[in-house]
Amino acid sequence: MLESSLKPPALRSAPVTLDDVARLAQVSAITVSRVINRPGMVSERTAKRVRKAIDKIGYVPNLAAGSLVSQRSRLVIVVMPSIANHVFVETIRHLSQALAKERYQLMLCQSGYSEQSEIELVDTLLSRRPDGLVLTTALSNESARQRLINRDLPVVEAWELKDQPIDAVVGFSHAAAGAAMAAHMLAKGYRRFGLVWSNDARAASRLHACRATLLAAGATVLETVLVEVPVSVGYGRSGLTQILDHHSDIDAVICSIDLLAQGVLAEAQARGLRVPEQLGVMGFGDLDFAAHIQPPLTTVRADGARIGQLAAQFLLQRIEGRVGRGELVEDVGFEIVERGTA
Amino acid sequence: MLESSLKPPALRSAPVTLDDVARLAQVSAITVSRVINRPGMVSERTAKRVRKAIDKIGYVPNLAAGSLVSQRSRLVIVVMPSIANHVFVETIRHLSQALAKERYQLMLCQSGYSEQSEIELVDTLLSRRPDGLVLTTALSNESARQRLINRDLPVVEAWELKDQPIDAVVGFSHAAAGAAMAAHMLAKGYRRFGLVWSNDARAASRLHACRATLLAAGATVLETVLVEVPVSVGYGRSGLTQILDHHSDIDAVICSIDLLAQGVLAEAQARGLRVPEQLGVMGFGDLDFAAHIQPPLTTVRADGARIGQLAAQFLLQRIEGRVGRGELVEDVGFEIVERGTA
DNA sequence: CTGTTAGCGCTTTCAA
DNA sequence: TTGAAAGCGCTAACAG
Repeated sequence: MLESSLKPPALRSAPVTLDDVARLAQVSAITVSRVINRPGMVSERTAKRVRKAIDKIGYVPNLAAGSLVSQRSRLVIVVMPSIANHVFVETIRHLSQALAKERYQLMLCQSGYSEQSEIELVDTLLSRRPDGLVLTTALSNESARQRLINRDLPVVEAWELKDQPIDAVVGFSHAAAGAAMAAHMLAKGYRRFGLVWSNDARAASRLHACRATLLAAGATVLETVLVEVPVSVGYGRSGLTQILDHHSDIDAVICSIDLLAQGVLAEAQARGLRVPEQLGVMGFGDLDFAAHIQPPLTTVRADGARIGQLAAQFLLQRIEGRVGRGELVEDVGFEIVERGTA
Repeated sequence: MLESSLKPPALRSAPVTLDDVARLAQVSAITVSRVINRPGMVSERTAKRVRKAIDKIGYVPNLAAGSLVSQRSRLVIVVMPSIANHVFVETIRHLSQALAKERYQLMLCQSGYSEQSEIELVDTLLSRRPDGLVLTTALSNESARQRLINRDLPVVEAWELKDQPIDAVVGFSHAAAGAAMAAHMLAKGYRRFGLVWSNDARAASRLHACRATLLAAGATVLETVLVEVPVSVGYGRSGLTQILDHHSDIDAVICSIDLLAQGVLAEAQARGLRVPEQLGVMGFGDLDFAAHIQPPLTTVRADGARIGQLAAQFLLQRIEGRVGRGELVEDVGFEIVERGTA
């Protein structure tokens, strides 16, 4: 029996169950369950005895079993492109704190590195039977979206307002943001633009509106460099290099994200270009460092904390059935933060 | 019946089960299960019929039910202080990819913002019955550690080598890293130090070794500024300000992390201090921007990708029972990256 | 290759 | 305030 020398995972350890606690405390299983989940329903005397038993044998509830019968997992899954994506940090933080208060647990998933299709992703998520979903990354596949709608699962799409939301939405118009970026640069007098942009769907909405606004005002877009996600500072540097190789006469660079702007600034500095006089630079996101680099970065800020709080609030309302699907929509707006680079 | 007008979450939608698929495909439930989990065991003809039925009614397995009976959740929980902590990005990415290949799903948890105790945190994690745990943040509470050991749950502690690991470990000695940082600065001729440091346990190991090495060499540590986590660039700026207020004669600042060093650099630049001549600066982590700021930052690099790959490998070996608890230890080391700031 | 039976650990429902 | 019975959706173990 060679096989039996391999300890199968199932036998890892003698699992302590609710029944073990019940036996020890001399009550029925359901009473133990109530001590844990509805403390008010049990007399203090019994409850104390049960708690003592729980501590003594180190019982930890099995949520898989509980979810199976109660049809509530107390699990909320959050999908983000990658944890490297700093704009979502405050959103996730507030979301997580607000949900924890209501005893929901967050499961963070990165969608960006996986090769699976959106449908596979959605199925993977659904297989855990979450009570709700927060998507910080848009689902482009229609049948993936439909799968969520069919289940009537509470979903909050965060960071971007959409015309046909799956369910609740909290964010702002990326097209409006892109247009506002262009308008700011135009107002500052820049006319000959290079664009360094992340190659992802949401950034694309900003890009199109930004370009359109620039062109409509009679300005020129000499080159648009698309860089792969996840982006890094290095891409910003090489982006500017590439643009200058072809067009030494640009007077401004607009970037899809502050990280790229930081790279552009570094390269400009290395080449001795004066910012903002010879070259205007604008980013997006108002990341932590933006105010501290030299010159401080002109950028766009959205209130990530508020998005997180509202996302939590919306999700709870939907989970508790207080509002119907698609009834919750909030535009949190954004603001241009003018600093030293444009 | 006012209550009944509130749609209870349980009735959200008619859930499709394995039995529904079985009925439609005219096979038994277990055959459907096998098509999904052990495709090799079913004839292609039957499998095809089953797959068609699955697609037709949009069946998604309920992992809670499966886990309950199989005692395997195919879930790995990763604990990190906060997703803002950039040093872990590559580790999580590689971990996630390697585990996904073996059909394990990652659940990312942030420990840093929660007010719950370590014991509560561990219980929360255990209640999901993960097949394994990856801790990028050290558990200081002994009974929290003991709880994991008692269950014989596969655990990998990542990013720091420990004397008494819970189970497997992959990382490097933070004390050695701290000492190496000090040694580098001493070799560069700096003697009067200010330290700007994150107030967390792991950084503390580096701090103690760094200070000890500095002092042993006869150098002076004029001030140590401890800043709260999560750290930001701004703390680096105010840290340098605070040190200079008391000690205008420092000649170097060592930071617990590149973000703080970036702030120190920004403040030094604002004050017209020449780096590295008048002020040497050293960071830790070799974050994305480190090579691109001006002057490029001298720092310490650990191979986060390798840590992630090894963590995945170790975890899988432990889950499959191929090795026992505590048998897997790997020191991945670190390296000093000398650039322009010291 | 396919099916039958039993039961994972818990909470719902109903009754006392 | 407590308990008994039933069963959530699935897979292990065995049988055919």
